[in-house]
Formats: sequence, structure tokens, C-alpha cells
Amino acid sequence: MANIDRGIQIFRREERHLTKVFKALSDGTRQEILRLLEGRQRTVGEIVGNFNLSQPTISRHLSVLKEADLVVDHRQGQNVIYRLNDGALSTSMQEFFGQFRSCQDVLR
Amino acid sequence: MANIDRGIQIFRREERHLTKVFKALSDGTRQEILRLLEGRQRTVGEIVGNFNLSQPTISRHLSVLKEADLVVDHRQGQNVIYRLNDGALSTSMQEFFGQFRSCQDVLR
DNA sequence: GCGACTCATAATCGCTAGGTCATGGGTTCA
DNA sequence: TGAACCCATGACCTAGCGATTATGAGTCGC
Repeated sequence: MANIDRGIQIFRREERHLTKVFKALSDGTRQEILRLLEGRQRTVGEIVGNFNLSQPTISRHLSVLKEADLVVDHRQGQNVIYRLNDGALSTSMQEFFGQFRSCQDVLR
Repeated sequence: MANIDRGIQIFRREERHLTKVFKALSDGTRQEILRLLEGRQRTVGEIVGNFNLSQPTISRHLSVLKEADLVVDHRQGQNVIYRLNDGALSTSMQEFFGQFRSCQDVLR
């Protein structure tokens, strides 16, 4: 019974994580940031340069993406560099879409 | 040039559609509704019975899912029956995740 | 046509999300 | 050490979201 409860807890936690991921993806700016990072990692300043939004705004978006585990950052001198968290996207994707029969034939 | 503009318009429209889809998915209740509908189609009343939420609230959630084209409804007598819009999920999935190299090896 | 049933919509409320400007903390270099 | 640069965070405002209750619109059986 304790095992079942633990299983439910894990399920709930992953459900919340999944919700975080979808919330992160449900904004056009954040989608665009991910596309920018697909090519290569970038500094915050480089990312800001691609939008007509203030630096704090982009910084907020980046923290949402980081909270959803979709990006990873590290400091290099004065700059903070963001890159895609490879694997996180595909993992979430399989986790959710794998539940649906109509998606089975699109997943490996 | 007109062709390019038209292409951009299509891109923008699909981008907005994708945002709608992710917004629809970014709520735990709506995720749960989709899982319920995975097994079989259900009336609104049946869906409401699975939650501790009012009927209007569920009705709102259903309209969000419908607006995102993730579900389809039709009336049958007094009831309105909802079912998954098979294909819409997998299409959106490929449309977005196909952009990322790290997802390529998970998609067919 | 009328009451009963099923579902959608209108009006409303509290909270979260996304934007801004101002400011603070870390790092580099002279 | 102090100035300059890069980025994150605090304070704030507005708009949108999720929930509710009340009500309206279709449909069925009598």
C-alpha cells in the first residue's frame, strides 16, 4: 500500500512537472527562445537582441524555461550562457504523448 | 514576394495555433480530460462526474480544448458527446518538436 | 405546450502571468 | 578599489485565467 501511495506521489509530481513544461511552451516568446537556442547556445544579451522586449522580461522568460528544466545556464565571465537541455524536451514529449493511441505511430 | 508574405502569414497563424494547443495542455484538469477521452468518447455529464468541479467549469475547459482543435463534439439527443480529435495531437506534436534535433530520434 | 433534463453562456471574483522601470549582485579590468 | 558591464530580482500595473452562481438555450416525454 505504501508502494502504491509512493507511486501516486511520483505520478502527481510528474504531472505537475508536465504542466510546468506546457506552461513554459504556451508563450510565443519562449517558443522563439527555444528555437534560437536550437542552433547554438547564447548569452542573455544575444537573446535579448532578438526581441523588442526589455532585458528583465527576457530574463523572466529564461527563468520560466529553466524552472521547466527545458534550458540550462552557466556563467562564463561576465556573461551567462543558456543552452537547450537536450533530452528534456524529448523525454516530456514521450511522457505525455505516449499516453495517446493516436500518437503511437509517430513515436519510435 | 507575395508568396513569401503569404508564407509568413501561414507561419504566424500556425505559431498562434501551436500556442493555443500548449495553453490548452498547460492545465492539469484539461490534461486529465484528454486522458479520459483517450479510452472512449464521453458526455459532458460523464466528464463532470470525474471531477470535483462545477459543470460550467468543465464546460469552459472543454471549449478551450475544442478551440485548440484537440477535441470534437456532437449532440446526441439531450447529451453532447466529446471525443479526441485523433491526429490533431500528433500533428501538433510533430509540427513543434520536429524543429529540435534532440527530438528527431524520438519521432518516426 | 410544459416540465424535466443536459449543457453553454453571462456576470463576477481572486490570483497568476507578462510587461515595465529601478536597483542590486557578480565579474572584469585598470 | 572603483568604474563599467552583464544579468537577476524587487516593486508595481494590467490583462487574462480558473473558479463560482445564476440563467438561458436545446431536446425529450407526457
